[in-house]
Amino acid sequence: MSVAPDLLAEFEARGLVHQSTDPAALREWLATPGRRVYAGFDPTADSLHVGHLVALMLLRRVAAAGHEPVAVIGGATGMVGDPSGRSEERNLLSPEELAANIAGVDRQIRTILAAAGPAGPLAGRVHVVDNADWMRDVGYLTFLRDVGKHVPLAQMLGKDSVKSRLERDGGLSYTEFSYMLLQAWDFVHLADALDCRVQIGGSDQWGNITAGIELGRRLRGCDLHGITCPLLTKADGTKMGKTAAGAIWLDPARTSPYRFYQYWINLNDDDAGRCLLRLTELPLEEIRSLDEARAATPAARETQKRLAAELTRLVHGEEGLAVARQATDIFFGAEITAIDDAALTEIFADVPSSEFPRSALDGDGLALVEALEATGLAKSKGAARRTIEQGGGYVNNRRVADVAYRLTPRDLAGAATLVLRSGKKSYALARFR
RNA sequence: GGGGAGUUACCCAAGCGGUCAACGGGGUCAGACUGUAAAUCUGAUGGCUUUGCCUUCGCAGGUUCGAAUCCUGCACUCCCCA
Repeated sequence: MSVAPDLLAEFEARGLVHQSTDPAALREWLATPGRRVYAGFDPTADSLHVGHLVALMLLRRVAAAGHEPVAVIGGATGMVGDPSGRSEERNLLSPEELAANIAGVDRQIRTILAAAGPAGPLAGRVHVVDNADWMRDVGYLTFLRDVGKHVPLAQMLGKDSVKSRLERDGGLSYTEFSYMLLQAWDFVHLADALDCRVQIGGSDQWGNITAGIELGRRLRGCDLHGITCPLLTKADGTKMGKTAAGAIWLDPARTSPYRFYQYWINLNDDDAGRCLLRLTELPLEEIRSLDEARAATPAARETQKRLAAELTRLVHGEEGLAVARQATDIFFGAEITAIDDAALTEIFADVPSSEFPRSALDGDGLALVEALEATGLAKSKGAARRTIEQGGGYVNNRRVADVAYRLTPRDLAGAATLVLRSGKKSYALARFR
């Protein structure tokens, strides 16, 4: 019988282990290929965000090591709300919202897990399941007798997620308090149904994971294992994937591929190095050489570029990466010529656009000053004038120094669109119909 | 109830009869520098049909050739005494 690559060692080498149950037992169980390992995703929104990437990548690594990843979507647990890592009670989601969220999350998980890793196509070896499927029809009384009876209250009260909330003013509801029982039962169910004996998750999941392990021992006398990985934070202490403008989502409709790409490009050196290790599948030697390159020529930003490329390709595919790169060229000054409107619209997805009648370009054309004001790039025509005088006015990324400049059909970058810019990074799309 | 101080552009704040669209600081915007970071430096910062015009200095009147600046009334804010 073949022996699977040492997954645990891989995790450790990449700084992905925060806590784990007995490493020796874990290693032994994982030595046989084809083991099933699970991670859960609660459908709190219709898209996952950057914070979920660690767990998704963990599952891919599981697959790459010859095992079978199991992604559990929390259709049932999402009904209740996980108190872990939360300072306040969650609002309940309506069943409709939840259904939409599950659909969105399911699609993303499948896309990312199905994509070929170093192990090749994973079709047939990836399990995506919804815990509502086994939870929905369990009656409350049954649950209390079969599950609740085997969980000592002292154990539940001892969990950080509960303790920290009880010490706060808001406390927590019975509903959220019960959350860990549901997740614990998931683990036991998966052990029964799929012989899945390892659960992985973020460090805030340790309490929920051990609750499952404990339940498995009491109920089945079986050995379950758990691994948590450190929460990914940035050097400034903020959570990875959060920006002033909100979370970085995986859904291109929420966060354009360009902005997704830029998020990684803009990381500082240390954060980028850590992400390379934890979020990509680049071989360790390659990461080491990028570390050296970064130390030698930090300005080249090779780490950030590589990181952004890897992750954008994973989440948005080759096309998404191509668009993001094209958008990057454009946003950093490349003059815009002969590009079709569809591409422009896609590249400038995050940028405000204004409509003008096509006839505005005829004759003398439209004063640039007016266009800048109308698109909101300048608060008044005076401000627009000032911007141009100071060298901050651009049409299709070409600097316009003439305050009296008028836009005519010559200035269209696409069939009916042109790109206005004020200063370094404020863009607006002007469409003429 | 009595006495005093104040209300200026996004914020703070100077100005106390003409040279005031109004000093200075913060913020913001633009430029340079730079690693798409931070810091730094420079310029701009009421509106417009911009060598000029129009509207702003709590609100409403008044004095004056001329008011943010003087007078009257009103509103609001703060401080001290009761």
